Amino acid sequence: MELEKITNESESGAKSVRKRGYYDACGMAHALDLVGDRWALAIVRELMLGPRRFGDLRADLPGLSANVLTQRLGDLERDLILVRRKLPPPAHVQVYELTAWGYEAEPIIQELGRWAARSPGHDATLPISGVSILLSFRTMIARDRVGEPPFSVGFRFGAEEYLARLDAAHPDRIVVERGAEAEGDIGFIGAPNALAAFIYGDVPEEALAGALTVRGKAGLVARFARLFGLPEKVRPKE
Amino acid sequence: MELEKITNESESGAKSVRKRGYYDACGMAHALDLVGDRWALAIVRELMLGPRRFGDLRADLPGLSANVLTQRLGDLERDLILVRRKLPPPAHVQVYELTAWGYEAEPIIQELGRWAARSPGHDATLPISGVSILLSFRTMIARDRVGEPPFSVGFRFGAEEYLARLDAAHPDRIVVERGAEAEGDIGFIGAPNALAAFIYGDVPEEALAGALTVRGKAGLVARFARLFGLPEKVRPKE
DNA sequence: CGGCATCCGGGAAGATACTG
DNA sequence: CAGTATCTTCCCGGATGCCG
Repeated sequence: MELEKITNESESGAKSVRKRGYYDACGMAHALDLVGDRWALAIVRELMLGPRRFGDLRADLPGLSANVLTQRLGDLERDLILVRRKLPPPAHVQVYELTAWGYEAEPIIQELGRWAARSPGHDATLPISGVSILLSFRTMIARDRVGEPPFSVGFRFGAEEYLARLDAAHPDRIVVERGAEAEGDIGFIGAPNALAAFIYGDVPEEALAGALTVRGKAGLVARFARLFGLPEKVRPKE
Repeated sequence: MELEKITNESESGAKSVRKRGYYDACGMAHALDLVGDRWALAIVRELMLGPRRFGDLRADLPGLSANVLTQRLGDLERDLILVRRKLPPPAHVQVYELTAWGYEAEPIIQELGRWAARSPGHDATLPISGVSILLSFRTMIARDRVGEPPFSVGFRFGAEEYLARLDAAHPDRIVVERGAEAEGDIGFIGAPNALAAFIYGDVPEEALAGALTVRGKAGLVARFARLFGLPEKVRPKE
């Protein structure tokens, strides 16, 4: 939410006015004051796997215009959810990075996703970003089925690379970092949507030829794919 | 989100257009299409402890105007998050009630609240509804400290009554139902804000005389109050 | 190109008044 | 009490342009 101060010079004093806040002590209401504006939570989502640049965010959030992105980044920075950082030379580009508290918003995103996956209106064939599909793995993984031994999975979506490590001994069962796709015991290269179709839509690998390349032992690929599933949809006449 | 169809009679055909959706397969994005509109999630929150009437919702959501409430209720009904029900005669008043899936949204509200409670901008002295404070108990309870034996706590906020049962053996540790305040082993009667000050603000009972009446054994009241606490705030220079 | 300001059109939210 | 109608305000999204 805005919560910006507006100087009101009708007299002598500058009166400050809060705009469109919920003005409610309920924690949920305050959360919406912080990330309830359109696109705000989607921006946090895109930063959830590490810092990114202005242009990266624009590219993965189609429909979000530059001026709104600028405004949201400013609001989120003011509210301590993210910080602007300048990478050291020679890169010296500006990136946006969640604060420790910003990263703590992941359960919000997970619960929203878990709940909405049951909606009859949820269409898994729509466009999806690389970060989103990886976060969905962290949400939807069957934690009790990870099994032994640990293994790693590489992902490459265009120029974006990730490496996920699956380990039944780790509390989250799955840890994702940027880069090092090639180090994975298995690997997926292609569009995030094709990966979603393969993992969640049970579309066979052959049907995705061209859109998705799968690398590594077939047994391990199958073991990975079996870890994920979508919940039952709500029936329209309940 | 709206997602309403708009007939566009510029020619002969009626073209339908979706408005302001995220158009994203990410579950979180779809969740925001469902409950991302202003006030939508707050309405769901107010229904989380059972069905309520139009006027009840208005009363507990100050700032929400009637036309917006009408629109949100319509959207939420269309999306199967709630249903309109007519109570049987002689009451035969209309109430709004969450569907089973609607009730499943509680973890979303809990995670939002848990996260926002750490915000430096969170002001627990703002107005709060009875439902909100009871939901906050369900969110913030220290589950490993409920202890034995089970007991029950009554609440009365004006004409609104609730009974909460605390039982270490129950998976949620705390179950809330409407009515029967007097059945509680202990009871709180007064404004939700005064209760919040007592439980979360550690304001002593005496300082709240007039705003909050506490009934029952002091030991049990203390045992109840010790179950709750707010998380550490984020420090502005992190 | 990245970041940000500005103008503008459309549409959602807010306030108020009105009706059954 | 439960909504509907109307008017206003302002947020969102697109386009353009400035500056580093």
